[in-house]
Amino acid sequence: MGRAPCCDKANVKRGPWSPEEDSKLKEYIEKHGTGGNWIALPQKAGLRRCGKSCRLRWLNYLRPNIKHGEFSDEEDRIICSLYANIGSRWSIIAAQLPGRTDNDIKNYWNTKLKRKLMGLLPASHQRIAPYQHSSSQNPPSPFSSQTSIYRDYCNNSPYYIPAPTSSSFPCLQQISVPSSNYTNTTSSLPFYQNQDPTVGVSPMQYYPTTDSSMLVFGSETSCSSSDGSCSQVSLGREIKQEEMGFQNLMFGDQHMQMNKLMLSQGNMNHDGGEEYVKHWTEKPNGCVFQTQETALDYDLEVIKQLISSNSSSNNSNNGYFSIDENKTEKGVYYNY
DNA sequence: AACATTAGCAACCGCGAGGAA
DNA sequence: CTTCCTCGCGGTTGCTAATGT
Repeated sequence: MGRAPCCDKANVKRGPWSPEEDSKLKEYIEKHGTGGNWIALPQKAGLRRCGKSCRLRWLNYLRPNIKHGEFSDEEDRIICSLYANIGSRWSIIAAQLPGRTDNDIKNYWNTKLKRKLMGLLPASHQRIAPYQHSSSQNPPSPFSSQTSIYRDYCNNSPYYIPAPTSSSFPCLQQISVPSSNYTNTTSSLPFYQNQDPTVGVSPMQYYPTTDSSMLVFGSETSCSSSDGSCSQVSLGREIKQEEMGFQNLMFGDQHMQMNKLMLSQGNMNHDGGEEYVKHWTEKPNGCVFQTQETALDYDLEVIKQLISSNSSSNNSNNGYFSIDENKTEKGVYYNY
């Protein structure tokens, strides 16, 4: 027995939306909102459409601030970086690109960017194969004293942020957050916020979790996911994007995180951080920036392997990391 | 000019998660 | 506790336009 259809397929219109339907839907939502019920919406709006179809049309096309057209180099870079880090989590990637929807990004990736990366990038942009390690070996910890080089999150996209540890991030200041906003957190754990007004990215906030090895980070950016919810990966049940406006990513163990974060930084090996340290320079404020301005933020080899592994196995587990979605915490934990 | 192929993108589908009843 | 309903996500499909032969 198959799944029950979400609507009566015989009585709903399918296919491309007409301008009349668009304006009906837009008008209705602008006037009444979605009412939290997409299924009932088409009938109320006088549309012979499936609720899911209405939702998709609104989120991908009609809702305000949708950006269409060419992707910028910066957007390419962000997409590639995130794809190398988290795979085809389009909604998460979309959350970092205001105005873009996950569908848009997915299409762009599948039709253009992937091809561009696989075939057109000059050799100078291709990096050495990424660091890999077996489970029996500990990866070099970027948090250790010998590798005190960090990506300058201040000048780069938020997804490259390592967990703030002690004095590593002077531009992070501890902030107070009403504990009632969060579940599963303890009041003794600090919250951090980027206080550097010169940074280009949205203010970042860090949230502790009950597990001290976990770090949650998010940015207060406009909502860009196709679902408009910005809550694809959220910390706790009480964090509703409508209230918080955050997108959150929860990474697991710091070693893994920094290894992934440092993917693009040269030849990472098991014996230390020498290789991947060389392109990074510490700024006076304690932050670190990449010295090769032309360098991309992703490792082409990583992406190529992702692409090929995805096409063969249809599985985003690429050998560098696996995603363990721990449902009890309602967060996504990225683990080695 | 006609047909075939490819690219781009909007829309659909089915599944899993979560909340309400 | 179970069932049902809805939402959101990622993968896939299918239509149209552009390009190639």
